[in-house]
Amino acid sequence: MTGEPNRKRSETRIQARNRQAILDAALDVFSGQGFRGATLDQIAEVAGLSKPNLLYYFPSKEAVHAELLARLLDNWLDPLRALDPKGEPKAELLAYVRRKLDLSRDYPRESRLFANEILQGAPRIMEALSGDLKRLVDEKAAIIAGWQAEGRIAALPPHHLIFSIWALTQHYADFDVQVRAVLGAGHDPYAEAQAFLETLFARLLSPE
Amino acid sequence: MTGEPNRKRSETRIQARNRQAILDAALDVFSGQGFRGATLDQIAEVAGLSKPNLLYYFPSKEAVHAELLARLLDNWLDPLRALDPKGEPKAELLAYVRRKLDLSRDYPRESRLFANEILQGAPRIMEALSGDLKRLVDEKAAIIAGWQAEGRIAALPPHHLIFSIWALTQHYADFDVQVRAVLGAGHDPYAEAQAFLETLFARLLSPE
DNA sequence: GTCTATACTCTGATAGAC
DNA sequence: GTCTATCAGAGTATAGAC
Repeated sequence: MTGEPNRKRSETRIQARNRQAILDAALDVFSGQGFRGATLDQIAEVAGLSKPNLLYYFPSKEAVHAELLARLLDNWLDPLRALDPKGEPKAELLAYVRRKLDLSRDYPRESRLFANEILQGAPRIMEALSGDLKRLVDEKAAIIAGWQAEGRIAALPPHHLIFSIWALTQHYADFDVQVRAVLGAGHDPYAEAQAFLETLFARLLSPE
Repeated sequence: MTGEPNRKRSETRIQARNRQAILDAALDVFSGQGFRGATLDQIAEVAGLSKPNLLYYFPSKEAVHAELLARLLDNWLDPLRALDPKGEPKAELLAYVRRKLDLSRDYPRESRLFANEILQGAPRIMEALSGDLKRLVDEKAAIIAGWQAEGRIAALPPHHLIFSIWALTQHYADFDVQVRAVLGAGHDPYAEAQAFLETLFARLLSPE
């Protein structure tokens, strides 16, 4: 049993490095081609390994994909978790928008991997959506509703307000090629988006 | 040459019906699985034909997909084209939002087909994006900028304003499973979205 | 731990009978 | 025009040498 690479203990530095290289390469390929569109050959080549060697570290293509999704879900909701009920409502929500847009800018591959999964009906993460995700959103929506009841921000359906933040920020990662094609050269989509979205939500949330 | 099914002339009713059944089935499968994820077997089964028979009507899998994309692009921009420079600015833009959301509700498969294509880098439609689409958006953005210069709607970067309409309306088609998972039962996402987006853009566009 | 060789399955496409 | 049979290639995964 010694030398089994999937053991969490006793992982050499090389093994950890290779596993990371595989996951990084797989993120590249899966996010660009979808699960079925990606091949182990492509992933192995990007990772700089042979295909059998890749399969020494992960038992199957599915396993690589599952590992990526698990890590993604683990981090993806942090910005929403950080929404603080004790903070100033508008500032809290604007900070959330900003953190979410930063994620799109800094981790566009993760965003596209997630989008691919949802587009295809979320077969592998449906449970997480209607479980952890729904619970978290319901909780934060209640906080927003509380702020609205106090008249501190505009009254808008909290769930859809959260959807709008997701849609607007993720659009810049998921539809990046379209955004750039339409804007043409000489633009910095994320910088412009940041200014635009800040204005948008500032206007939207101001109580009458 | 007689009987060649791809000829536009001399297409029997059965041929037209089969071609349509194939395209409809292909839309189902491509939009749900992506290009690589879809198989001709699946498409043929949904269409109620054998695989070789499908390939009698279309020369290849690629050809079916290309035909779908061509039809899609042809119709997808109609709502934006309808934006009338002579109309009342806010009403025109709200009508655009509504038409676009109607498209998401009535043609979600088309929306997901398009999203799949963009997500994967738009290899087959990049030309259309930076050509026809960019031209149309630039033209309409100029109209919006004109309205803003006259102080009739709020001053916001027109291109990003258009992106925000796309992002918000398409989200309800492309991320449908997530929206429903988070909302839970007893909701009508599109009806709620329509009210929400109308409020959102009404507030956003009002001149100070 | 990593490689070469290969087994086996799936899938796009074709041939040819009817 | 439609079907059965089949080919050729790609792709996942395994065996086994080193």
